[in-house]
Amino acid sequence: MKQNNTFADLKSEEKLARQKIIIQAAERVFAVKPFNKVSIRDIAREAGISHASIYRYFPDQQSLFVEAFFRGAEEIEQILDQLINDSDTPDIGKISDAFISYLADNDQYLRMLTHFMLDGSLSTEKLEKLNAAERHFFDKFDKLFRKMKKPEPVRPLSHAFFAALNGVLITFRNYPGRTPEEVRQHMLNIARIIDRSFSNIQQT
Amino acid sequence: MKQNNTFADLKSEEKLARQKIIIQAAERVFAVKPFNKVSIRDIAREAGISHASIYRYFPDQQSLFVEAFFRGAEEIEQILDQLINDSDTPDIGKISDAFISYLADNDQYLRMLTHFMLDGSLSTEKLEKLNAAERHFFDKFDKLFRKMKKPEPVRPLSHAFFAALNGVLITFRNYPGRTPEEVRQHMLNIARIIDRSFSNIQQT
DNA sequence: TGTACATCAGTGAACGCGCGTTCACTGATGTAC
DNA sequence: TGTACATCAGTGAACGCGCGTTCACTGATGTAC
Repeated sequence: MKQNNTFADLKSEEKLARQKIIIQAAERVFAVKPFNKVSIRDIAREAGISHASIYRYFPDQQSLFVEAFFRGAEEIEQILDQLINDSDTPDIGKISDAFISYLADNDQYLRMLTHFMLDGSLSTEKLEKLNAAERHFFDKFDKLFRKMKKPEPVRPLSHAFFAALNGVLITFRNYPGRTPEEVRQHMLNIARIIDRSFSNIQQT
Repeated sequence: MKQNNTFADLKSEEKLARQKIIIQAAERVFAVKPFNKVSIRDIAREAGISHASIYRYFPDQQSLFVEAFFRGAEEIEQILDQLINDSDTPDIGKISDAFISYLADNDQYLRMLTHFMLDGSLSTEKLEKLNAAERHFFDKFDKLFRKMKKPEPVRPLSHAFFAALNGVLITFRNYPGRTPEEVRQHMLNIARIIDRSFSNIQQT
């Protein structure tokens, strides 16, 4: 596959590399600005290109935004994967800690995810892709609950666990008058209660 | 207090009544349009007045939006209050059903709440008001958990329970390819798992 | 009673802005002969 | 080797739009004398 078409391949690889640069610039902007304030012009400025150039790489704004989100989602998936595969008796506390910590520190992904979940104007195709990413999370948690010897079906448990952790992140994000460190600690404390209650469940 | 100033009183009552009409128009618009797409002009059109008139009643857009949210929050509070005060042995399942059902059917309030929770640009004063409303919810759940004879402190339980229910609502709102009725049923099923796990908690 | 004045809800028009997207163009690079 | 052509990333300017907010004005109502 690589011995012919090498020139064309190289070109499309370069194109992908440039796409990636734009996505990374977007992530940096999202980390700093509220989701609905981020504009194509902001991202272009951060990437050091003209805002018209963005349209050489993405058909429209929504596509770029969704791609930026998936970068983060993949990273979380990898972290969870490691934690869950590492041991035969994984610790639910460690998993929820990792999930909460990552999304508390990189809260642009949480804001993106929530925005997409609440936004009715997402195209069906994008929604489907988003849903597929969610299902990946559920799969990871399924694996966790199976290792914890929870009775089948474990999928509803995964739904509830994922939703509950999301809720903690969203609900306590904006606690006024607390430092980020205090907020994070509070989230972890509340997540601990959820861990424990899920640990106790024996039948669904 | 009412025997003097009656004319002035009447006037300010009328003013409040007109404010209320605008807020109700806003709620109707929010029920139908994504939060970040709702404009002052939309609300004015729905209320049957000029968009400039809105500024006779609200200093700016954010204030109107926040007021509209509080109308809904008060209604949920009343529903929960009734359910929790009704019985000495309240059923946590009924309470979470009521919470989920109301916010699944009137999901404009959920979207508003989530938007405010995620939005960094809310003024401190508004954030504080929002937080006070949240604390009201926590208080209700505290009462519930005390009646369920959970060990003190119950406040962390309330935090976790509120956050988890919120998470369920947000996470499953946009399940693609499901009817609203199926979505609602799924939310109730997942909430049931959370209820049960909280019922089992005996020490925090 | 009439008259001059104050108050204030309501409004259409305008301001100024930032946005997503498109367009016509430039210039670098590679290709064909 | 040079030359004519094709491709395509990149761009500044412009389009068209909707927005929040302000402004100057109208007209109804009440008040003072």
